[in-house]
Amino acid sequence: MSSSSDDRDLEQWKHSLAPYNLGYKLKLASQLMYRDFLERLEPYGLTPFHYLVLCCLWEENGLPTSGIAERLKQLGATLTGVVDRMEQRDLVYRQRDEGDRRIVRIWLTDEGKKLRNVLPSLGEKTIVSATHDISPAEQQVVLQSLDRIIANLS
Amino acid sequence: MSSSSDDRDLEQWKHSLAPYNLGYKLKLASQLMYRDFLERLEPYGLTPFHYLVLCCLWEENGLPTSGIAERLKQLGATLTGVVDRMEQRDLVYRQRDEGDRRIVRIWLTDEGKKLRNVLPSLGEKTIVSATHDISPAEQQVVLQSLDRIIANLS
DNA sequence: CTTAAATACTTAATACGCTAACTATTAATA
DNA sequence: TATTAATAGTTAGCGTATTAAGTATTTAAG
Repeated sequence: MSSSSDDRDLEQWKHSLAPYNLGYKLKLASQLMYRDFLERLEPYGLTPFHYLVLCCLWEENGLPTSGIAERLKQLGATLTGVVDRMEQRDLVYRQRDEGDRRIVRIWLTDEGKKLRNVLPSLGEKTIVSATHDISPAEQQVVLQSLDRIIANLS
Repeated sequence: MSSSSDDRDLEQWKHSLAPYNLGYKLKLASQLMYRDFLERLEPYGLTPFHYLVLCCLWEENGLPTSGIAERLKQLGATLTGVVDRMEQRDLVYRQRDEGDRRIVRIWLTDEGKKLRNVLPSLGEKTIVSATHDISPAEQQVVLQSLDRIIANLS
């Protein structure tokens, strides 16, 4: 018995339909890693986004808000809220730049600095549980392909 | 000149630090595909999430809310809001199941049905602009790896 | 048959993420 | 130098996401 017209339509567009298409799989994989990491961060009262901002500041403390936004390719408006909550959580504090008073620089508190010894290994656990059955060669392909997707859409 | 202790630390954890680690790249790639697709959907007043729900209903009209949530691996609470807005947008309507009145079934309107001829090719454009310089073999590795990540964290 | 447990969904509160509009400050230019 | 444009950040409104609590309805157990 040959397939119906509907079946052929489905086959033709299958790679662009959820839950088979790249966009959905990317979203879901990202979401599941978010959930896993969020759970691991729970004892610290942090979110994965806090971790991203901390990574930027561990590399260069005192970045302007716009510098963090640029490194993470996030919008300034998003950073405002995240930094608000990180400030309440006593991970960072804001300070206006003396030379150019439009700029607000973000500085790590002692607690923010100390977390560098703890959080990266937690993040590592999420990565390992997600990828333990994927070969290093395949992981390389995935990371390189993600870089290309990011470059193509940036 | 040999590298400092800080440099070695950075090297050791680089793959777990943003913006180098898998979680961040996955998030960013997913986010950029979301932005691209959202822009293409703008003339229709739809969001990428609406598209995901429509894909489920094109395959099986009249699914219960929980059925959509299960297929997309989203939480029921999220679906409530999305279906609310899709109902206002006249893409779908709700109807209580007669046999089991706890269940709310979601049905496509005529407009929701017609969009099947339009939206998949739009989604395809986002995928192509994201992946045009990635070989089919590499794309296969990416899709399979994403399936593994999803399975590992589900 | 009645009570307790399970199921399906909604609501509420909080955290991203987007666009657009707004304030403050600095730079550019006539 | 007075005006205008550009830059840095915040605010507001809405659409995902997550958790936790709440309402119906159905099933299971005593």
